[in-house]
Amino acid sequence: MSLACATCPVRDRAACAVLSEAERDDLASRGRHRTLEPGEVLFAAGEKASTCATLTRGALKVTATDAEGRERILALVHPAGFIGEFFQPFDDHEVVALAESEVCLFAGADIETAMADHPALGRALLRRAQEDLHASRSLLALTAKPDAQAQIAGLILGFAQAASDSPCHPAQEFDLPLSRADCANMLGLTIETVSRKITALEKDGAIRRKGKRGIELVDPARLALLAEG
Amino acid sequence: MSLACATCPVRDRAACAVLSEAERDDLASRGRHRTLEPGEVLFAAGEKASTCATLTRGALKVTATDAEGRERILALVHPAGFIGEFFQPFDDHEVVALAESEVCLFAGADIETAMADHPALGRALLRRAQEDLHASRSLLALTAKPDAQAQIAGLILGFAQAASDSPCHPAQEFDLPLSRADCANMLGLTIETVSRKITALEKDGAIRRKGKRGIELVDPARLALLAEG
DNA sequence: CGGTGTCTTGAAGTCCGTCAATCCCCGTGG
DNA sequence: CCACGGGGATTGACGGACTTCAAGACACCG
Repeated sequence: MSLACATCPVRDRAACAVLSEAERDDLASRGRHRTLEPGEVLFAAGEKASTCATLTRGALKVTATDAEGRERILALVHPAGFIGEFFQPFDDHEVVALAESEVCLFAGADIETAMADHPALGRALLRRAQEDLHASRSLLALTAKPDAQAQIAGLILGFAQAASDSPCHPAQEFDLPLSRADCANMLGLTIETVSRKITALEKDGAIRRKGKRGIELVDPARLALLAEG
Repeated sequence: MSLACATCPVRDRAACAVLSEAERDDLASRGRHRTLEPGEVLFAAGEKASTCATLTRGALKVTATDAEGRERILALVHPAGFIGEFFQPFDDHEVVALAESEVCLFAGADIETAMADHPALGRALLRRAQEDLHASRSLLALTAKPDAQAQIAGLILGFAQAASDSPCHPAQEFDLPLSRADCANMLGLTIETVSRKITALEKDGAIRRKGKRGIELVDPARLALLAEG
């Protein structure tokens, strides 16, 4: 399936946005589109094919699985996010859809030639890589919190920010993008601890649960305070 | 102090290596050199000045400090490593020398113009950013290990790899680049736990301690086994 | 209505953190 | 030369937090 950049929901925010229309169409002619169901694998571990992807809709998780089968979430990918490591394509990470998602796929070589032809693309990808690096380090800092309560509070705050339209204020009511199991895998905790701490936050009056995934921020300031540990 | 690229120990590996001699001299004329003593701060938290640096000798750590003053190490920087985030220079991280170090400093704007003039520089920085991202995720995966023993074992293995000349085989005997406190801050553990687990590894016969920082890999296979948890 | 998957809740055990004492190495100075 | 002192590292005892194991609640879907 060929690409329809004209109707792409992230055409202004994705890395391709820096290309001219002609350049983008040229790249698009060599890319293809794919739809993913929740839980479907985009890139499996161990495959060294250097394929790249831009997420146009939905959400992905990047995970590593150790010898005992324990999975750890290394990163979340939001729309306009880019996946792909040209230089060392030996990847032991797995990329899985969290929700129904759509991606544009490109061969690594095509991206590389496009970068060579259009330096702005290289800059855009550098920017994305630095943002990913920042996100990765933020997650590292989050897992450094001494107690699980603070980690959960920080995670919920982060999701509230991400769910909000405005970059500064968190959304007041939103759905967690992750199951309890995924939350646990993100922080290195167990499902039970995540569940317990969320109920503890509710008893504290910081949040209120709305169904399984829904969260209402009753007292964001208190939540931020708890996130400090 | 101006730069002496001709004698730079990382002139072939740093990002500047992709520049021609003339281009590099041009950039060098706008950069400056600095020597850091162990513990000296290169970039403090909160300063939004977008300065960039290439490490030519020694080692640095990138840390975040939370509200209670607990420090967490987010990354280590080795020679030829690059520090600097052009696009979102609001940085709450701190960069500190672990050993006596030397860096080349550049204004972010100078790097940006150099990137615009020499696309290869953008590619080189993209590559470094992706490597940093990979390292950050590796650290994330390391902290995901269920017990402290596995984390310490993995950390020691990582240092053994880094200390080795060959990329595939770990060094058989080397010095830990970090104090116990820094090891603890890297994994989110306490000094005491780090110390206990290292002695446990020694009792297991996997390693042997040589003074405070020295480590000899007696049984690398066993160490790798323990690192799996 | 039963089945399945997700989430919650409970009780017991283990590991790590905390607090504290001690040791070791080194540099300083009497 | 030895005593002293300081920083880093080690070791021990204790308590608390999370994990583990297990059961139960809830929603969704056949």
